[in-house]
Amino acid sequence: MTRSIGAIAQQTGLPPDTLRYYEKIGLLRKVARDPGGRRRYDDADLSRLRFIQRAQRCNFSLGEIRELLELRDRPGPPRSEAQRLTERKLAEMAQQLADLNRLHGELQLLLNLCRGGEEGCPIIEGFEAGDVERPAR
Amino acid sequence: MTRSIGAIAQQTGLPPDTLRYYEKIGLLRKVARDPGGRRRYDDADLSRLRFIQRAQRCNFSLGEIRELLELRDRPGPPRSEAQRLTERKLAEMAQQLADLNRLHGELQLLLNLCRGGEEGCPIIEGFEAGDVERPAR
DNA sequence: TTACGACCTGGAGTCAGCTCAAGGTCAAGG
DNA sequence: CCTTGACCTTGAGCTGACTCCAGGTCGTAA
Repeated sequence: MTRSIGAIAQQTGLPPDTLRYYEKIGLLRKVARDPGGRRRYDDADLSRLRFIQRAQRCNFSLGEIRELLELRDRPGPPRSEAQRLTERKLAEMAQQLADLNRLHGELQLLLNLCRGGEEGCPIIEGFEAGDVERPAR
Repeated sequence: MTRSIGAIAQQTGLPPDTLRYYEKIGLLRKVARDPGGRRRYDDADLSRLRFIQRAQRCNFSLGEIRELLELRDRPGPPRSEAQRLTERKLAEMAQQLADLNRLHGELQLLLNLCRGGEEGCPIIEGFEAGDVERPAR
């Protein structure tokens, strides 16, 4: 059973333009066509799209997702490669979390000072004075 | 005391192109020129640039920083506006933190499964099966 | 037959935040 | 006088992930 681009757009929530875009950049390799040249998506395509959507929700970029899809396509257990990618992504996210956490704390501090009354504006002054530290980057 | 664009680039770590860019988009309003037309940065410019850099490290976009700078420029305590901006940013960051945390947990789970031996690849399969949840977004 | 809606293509535009390239000017040093 | 190096301007290019547009085609229905 195959579906038109419109039907797939409905099912996935991805606009037709995005579906064509995914195909163009090779995430979806050549989708089958009907005699009139319109795209017909089969179950494998749908499954691939679902995969893309889930991986994207886990903060993988389209480039990384392409790598994962290649692993998925290759026969045999891809295991270690996928692990490597995931470990890298986890490390990245841990770093982001740490940075974000620290910044959040600093900003919260500034805001609390600000609410504490007194003169001036600790937020503005904080950025002027430099008591806000730089990230590890 | 004023400095050339090269000197300011040294002091701030921002490349000359970026300094000219900041001026172009109005973060730095017209920088003074010498008789030959070259930019001369004064202490106020430097302080402004430091402000920009610190706010940027706190995840404010250049657009938001422009708002903060306008507040800073206006006489009188800007307080409540800066508070509002900061509260919004804090809320945004809290949301990002929550999302990132959840994703990190899910990915870690997948990776642990993966290291546990057995058949197949839980990472790949996780994205296929859909046990990874969607963000609140 | 004609209209309509869904689809097709290629290519351009969007956002942020730079970054670079080409071609011109200017001041100081040898 | 000539070269070098820092600077100037305008305008284009980059990344990622779309998003939109114009103009053309296809299939079905009235």
